[in-house]
This record gives sequence, structure tokens and C-alpha cells, in this order.
Amino acid sequence: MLQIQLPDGTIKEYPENYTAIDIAKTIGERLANATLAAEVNGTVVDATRPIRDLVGDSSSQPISVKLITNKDTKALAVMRHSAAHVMARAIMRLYPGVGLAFGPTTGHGFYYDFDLATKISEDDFPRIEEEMKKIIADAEPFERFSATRAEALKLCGDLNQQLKCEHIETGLADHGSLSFYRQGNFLDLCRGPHVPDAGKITAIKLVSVAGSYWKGDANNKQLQRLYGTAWLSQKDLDEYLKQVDEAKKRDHRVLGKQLGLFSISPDVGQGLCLWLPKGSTIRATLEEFIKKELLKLGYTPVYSPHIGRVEMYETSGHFPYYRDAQFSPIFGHDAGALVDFWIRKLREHKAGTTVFSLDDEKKLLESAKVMGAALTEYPISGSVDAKIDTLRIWEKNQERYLLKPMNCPHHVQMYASQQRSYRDLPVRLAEFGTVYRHEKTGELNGMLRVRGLTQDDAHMFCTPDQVEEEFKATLNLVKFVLGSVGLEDYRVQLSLRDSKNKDKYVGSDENWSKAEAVLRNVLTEMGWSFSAVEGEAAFYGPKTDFMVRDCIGREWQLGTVQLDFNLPERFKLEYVGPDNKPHRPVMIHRAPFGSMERFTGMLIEHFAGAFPLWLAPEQVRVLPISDKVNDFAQSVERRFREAGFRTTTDYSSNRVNAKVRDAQLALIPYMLVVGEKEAATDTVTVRDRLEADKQQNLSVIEAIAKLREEADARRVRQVVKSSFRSFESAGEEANEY
RNA sequence: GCUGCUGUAGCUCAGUGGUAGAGCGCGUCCUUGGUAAGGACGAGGUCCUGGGUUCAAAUCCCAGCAGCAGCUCCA
Repeated sequence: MLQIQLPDGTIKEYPENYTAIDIAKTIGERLANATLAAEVNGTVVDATRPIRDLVGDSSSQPISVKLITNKDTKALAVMRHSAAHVMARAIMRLYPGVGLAFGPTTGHGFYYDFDLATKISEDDFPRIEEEMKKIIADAEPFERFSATRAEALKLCGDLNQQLKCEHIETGLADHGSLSFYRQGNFLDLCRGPHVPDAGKITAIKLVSVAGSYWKGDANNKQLQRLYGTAWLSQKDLDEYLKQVDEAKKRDHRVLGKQLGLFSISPDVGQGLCLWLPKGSTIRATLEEFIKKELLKLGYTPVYSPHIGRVEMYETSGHFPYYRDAQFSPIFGHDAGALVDFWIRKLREHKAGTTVFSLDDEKKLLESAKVMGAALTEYPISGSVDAKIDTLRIWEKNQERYLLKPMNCPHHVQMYASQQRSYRDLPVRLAEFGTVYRHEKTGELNGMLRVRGLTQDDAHMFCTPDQVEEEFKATLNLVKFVLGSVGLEDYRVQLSLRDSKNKDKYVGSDENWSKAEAVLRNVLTEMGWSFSAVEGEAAFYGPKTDFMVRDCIGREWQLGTVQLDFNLPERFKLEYVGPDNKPHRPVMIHRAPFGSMERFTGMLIEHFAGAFPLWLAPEQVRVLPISDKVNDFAQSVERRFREAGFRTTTDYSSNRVNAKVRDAQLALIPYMLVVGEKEAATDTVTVRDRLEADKQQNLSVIEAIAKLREEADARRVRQVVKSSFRSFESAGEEANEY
């Protein structure tokens, strides 16, 4: 007999061959119908599998079993995964020769990647959904069975599912036996679990189609990924779709245009942000705020140019590592770009990736000569290395500049500009440094991913002993800064290097282990919860990143604090220690906002455009009731401006109703309504955008004092919570196969 | 960069192989009004750009550019 412990603690006995559904049936037919899965000893499993099979013969009794019904959010992930199978089956019915890849669940639904020559478009969704509904109506059961590796390979091979075969041989190489699910005549290699039958899938909708790469590698074959969403009821689905719609309205690109905050014009260039006056006001306010904090913490402001010599970035490593993602260098000599190209071709030739002929070289020599670079030393019949050396010598004698992709090398030079004693450390150099990166077109996104950005950057140079304390102080600064705008919905990530790909990083193993250990210690000591992710480090050191979600749930890195033992070494930085000997400092790179562009973009979404008083580009709007009080309105505006408030007056011929409406829609924190009554008493009627029903008639002086207090306290009175953002992921990435 | 979709007035978007449409906004005038739209009139378009098909292209086709979603990347 099975000894089963139910969630209420009672222990009951059931026959050995019982499934969770069988148990449900003993309680009631309706419960059995509603049961989509079960949790056995804490693991979500098929409700239709014998419990004994799930736990094994040796399992200690009692076995805890919880029925997961269609009221339980844990059922969502299971149902969504089943929906992915149903979608795959529908696609296979509609299109011949479909190759199946992966079909996992996501936070809001599911997707399946297909290898299919026919391009699916959104116009095809209705017929695919129609087919899915037929499969659901047929309600055929999901049946699990196991196979040996050889059997599995044969099954997938017979079905002509090459990607599945490849996955069995590579990704699942360490699996002795593999599970399959059969649903009618549809068979798929799958870990499960699934709902008992397709009829249990309730509310589904196809969402979008896009490309994806096999196993997430851009060098691999591109597949078609079909996204769908699935919910436990039509009501949930409708609610979700409504929230997606709502979320789109707070998109910073939509609000940025509506509220006149920023614009990106193709005439200026892709990914180059124009900060309009109102957006600039927000940015300037943020910058002013953080500058004051930095002064308190002992930072010193610095400025550096927007370009620097390529050699400097070769030393730092930025140029060789990120060449593809940078704007091309600026060459002082006409032949600069030609020689640069030449060297790259020779290197590719040496590496065997391209063929570079003698004829090509002769043409290049000729062109270089025309451009004024004689290159008489070029060893045309010499070794490739000798050729590269000759060109490099020429190149190094020319001016070559790079739009700065990072501020650190400049700050490093500032550190190195004078002799440093341990008594001077830490040196903290802060700059709102504008950097340029040639991000790939498909990656640009409003203000969140741009090609020109300003980092609220700083670099700390400290002794090894100072690192932990300095790091802690910096993390606290980031937390404080985010908190000051009411941003609490973030995730802290410890970004480590990819231990399998160490050659992607500069510096010694020893330095890396040391740096990673320091970060982990600090985070642990501070008691912060964080997730460590391999492969996310910068090339010169590990990072602590602050991740936030945008209005449609995409995650972005804002603040970052990075530890770096490597750049000081590459630039041979030193300080004189108490022993009167030279020592190497340690660097901390940090940007609490990340970039002004991304941070402001996120803030727009965070506040849904309704900025708190201290940040609002237009803080106060004076609304005269009629032309008769325009003069008084003007004097009110003047006095508020003098008190430091960004104030305007609505002199339009609209009635006050329309003026109030306009101001309300423009998300202006305070309206000052002035009519003949106010003019007579030198007062204003203060209308608070958030509490429109609690108007106050105050003297101009009182009103100024009231607003001054709120602005100075940087009070955040309202963050418009996005319900979409807080949607919990229901078992993301459940796709082992 | 890759795959798919989109590009019409300042904005949001209808629309059609044969003379270009709405709402909002904008301008002028009337209205002098007390808390989410007072009224009238009016201006405004290279229908993304370049080719092609056609008697005729803003509409169909191709290419480019830009945007969106996803993938990949992100110092």
C-alpha cells in the first residue's frame, strides 16, 4: 500500500498502482477533472503517473502528495508546456516537413522553435489557433513513456527530427534514458510534466512570431519561434491582454514623445538621443542630485575629452575586444583606414580565415602611395609577421583616435598624471562621461539601448586593504540612489566570468579568483540577496549589477559596480606604500544610474510619465480663470519662478475646465487656479494632481513653502505600479528537452 | 547583424490600381468662463526613399533607409 500524506497533514493508504488522479477520484469526480498535475514530495509531476513509479520502491513513507488543480498557479507552467506541444502538433498538421527544436514555457506563456522553410506570419495565426482548438477539443491524453538512448535516437530519426537527435547526442549525452510524450499521433521528446489531456488546456492565444537561433548560438541555424500565451481561464487571458495593452502605454518611447522629453531622429543618426528641454530638465536635476552626494562621499569631479588615441584603448584592451561594436577610428593620415584594413586582412590571412593574394598587396601598396604613404620598407616577399610589423610601425607614427567607448582609460591617465602615495588613496574621480558605441541596429531600443550615452561614471583607485570598504560604500550609494526615486523593484546580480571560456578575459587566474571572492564576500556580509551568473563579467573584472525590468518585462542593467585588478596592471599604475616601495592600486568602476539615457528611460516607465515634484520638468502651472486676471497670474508665475519652481501659465482662451484637463493630462504635479477672488486676496487655489478633491486656498508664500518642502525632501508620492511588471514567472525555462 | 512585421497630416490611425480621410493637436475669430474638453471657421500631406510592372502606383513587385518584436550581443 501507498502511504500518502495530504497537504492537510492526514495520512491515508491507497493501492500501490494509484496515480494522483486516482486519489482525486476518491475525493470526487469534479476534483479529478480539475486536477492538472500533482506535487509529489515537492516535485511537480504528471497526475496520471503511478505515484510508485515517481518515487521508486525504496522511497520512505509517507509520500507527500498535493493535487495541483486548475485554480493553482503551479498548474500554469504545466498547462503552458502542454499548450506548446499542442501548438507544435498544429504546426505539423498545417505545414509539411517541420523540424522541432525546443518548446518551453515562459513567464506569460510558451513558445516553440521550428525549423520550417515556409515563413509563418501573423496572418497565419487564426488558422493555427483553429487547428490548436481542434486538438484541444479532441482532448486526447498526454502519455509518457521512457526509452533508452538508442531507442530515442531511432524514434527521433524515424520521425526525421534531426534537431532532437542532435540534442540527444549533445545536450542530453549524460542521460541514460529519455522520456517522450505521445499525444494522439504526435510524439515529442520531452521531460514533462503535462496535463492529463489536451482538453485541460483552456485559454490560449498566439502572440508573435520571430527568429531565434538553434541552441541560442548566432552561428547556428536560424529557426522560427512562435510565441503563445495560455491561462487557466478566459478571464485571466483577457486580463493579461488588457495589462499588456496598459503596459504599452507607459513605454518610455511613447511617453517620451507625448510629453516632449526626448527624440531620436534618423537625420541625426540611429541610437543618438536628442534630449529635449523637458527631458534635459529631468536629467540635469538627477545629475545635480548625485553630484551633491558624490561630494559628500569624497569624490572629485573631472572632465575628459570625447576621443582618445587608439593606442590607449589597445593598452586597456577595449579596442581589440570591442572593435566590432565601436565606431571606426578617426585617422590623421588619408591612408590610415587603408593600412588598418590591410593589417586586419593580413591577420585574417595568417589565421586562415581569408585568402590575401600578392596581387591584393600590390594594389594596396599602389593605393597607399597615391594617398601619400610610400611604405618603401614593406617586405612584399617577406613573412606575414614582418609585413604586419612594418605596417604597425607606420600606423603607430600616425594619429589614430577613437570616439571614447569607455571613460576608464582617461581616468587611469589622470591617476597616472602624478605620483601617488598610499596616503592619497582612495582617489575617486567622477565624471558624467559621454561614450559612443556602435551597437548593432537590431539592438537599439529607445533610450534603453543607444549609440551615444552618458555614464554617471567614476573610478576609485585604492589599496588592496581599502577595497572591501570602498566596495561596500559604493553598493550602498547605488542602493540609496535607486531608493531616492522609489526604485525598489530590482534584482542584484553578481556577474562572474565564464569559467569555461577564460580566454575571453584579461588578467591572471589569481586576480580573477581574488576579485570574485571579494565581491561575493561583500555581498554576503551586507546580507543582500543576489544571484551569481557566470559569463556576465566585464572583460577586465567581475561586476555587481542592478537589474530592472521595463514596461513589457525585459530586463536591463542599470547601476553597476565593478572590481578590477587588471587595468591597473595593464597601465602599470603605482602608488608609494608605507614601506616606501611601489605598489599596484586596485580599481573600482561604478555607475549608480548606469547611463543617463537608460536610467531616464526606465524612470519614465517607472513613474508612467508622472514624475514626482522634484523631478517634474514642469512643476507648477498657473491657470487664470479669465483674461482679467492674466496680470495677477503672471505675478504668481514670477514669484514661483523666483522661488526656484519650473512654472508656466496657461494663457489660452480655453475655459478653466479645459485648462485643468490639459494640465492633468500633462501630468503636472501642481496647478494654481487664480481668479478674481485670488487676485483680490493675493492667494492661489492649489490643486494637487494626485488629490484633486482636496484643494487649498493658500497665500502665495504659504503655497511656495508647501511645495518647497515637498521638493526638497525629494518626496516620491506615487509610483504607478505596473501589474504587468510584477507578473511572476511561472517556471521560466523549463526546457531541458 | 539575423528572422518577421510596419512606414499615410505635428500625434494616433482609417483607407483605395484612377481628385487623400478621421479624431486629437495647431491657427484665427467669437465667448470672459470657477476645477477633466464652450463654439465657429481655417491651415496643414513628396502617402519613408529609389527603381520596376502598368494607360495609370501612395496602393502591386524589388532594393535601400527607419521603426517595432524576438534572437544574438552589450566594456
